[in-house]
Amino acid sequence: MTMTEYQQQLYAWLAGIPKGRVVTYGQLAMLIGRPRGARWVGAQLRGLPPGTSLPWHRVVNASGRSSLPLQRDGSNRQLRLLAAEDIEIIDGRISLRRYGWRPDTDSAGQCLK
DNA sequence: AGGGTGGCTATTG
DNA sequence: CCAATAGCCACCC
Repeated sequence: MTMTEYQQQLYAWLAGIPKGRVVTYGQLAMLIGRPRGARWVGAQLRGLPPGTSLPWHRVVNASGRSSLPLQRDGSNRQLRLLAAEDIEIIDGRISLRRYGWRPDTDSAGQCLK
């Protein structure tokens, strides 16, 4: 398994995250078969080209928060994109219980509340 | 080849 | 709840 192949796997899973749901870095790492590669996943996302169609913003940290730096005006680009998908953000935090994507039981993107 | 560095995390206090 | 800590591992000098 080469690095580029892992990257392809990552992109594939990433592309499959339904609108309105989120996953964690660690979760993606698991899905592509690298249980301790959460940080690496983050590095990959950081490296995506600006105009990418991949939903990088649907990846948050294990606490349900954005790991991105704030912009000059104090807002967070990622959270804005998520809010635009009707994801509720309370105190900068997202409920993984409500919005977390579980590929096995939730492939259609349904909310199990 | 070696050391510092993250879009991380689980654990502990 | 938050903060510090200690693992982690590919990348990049």
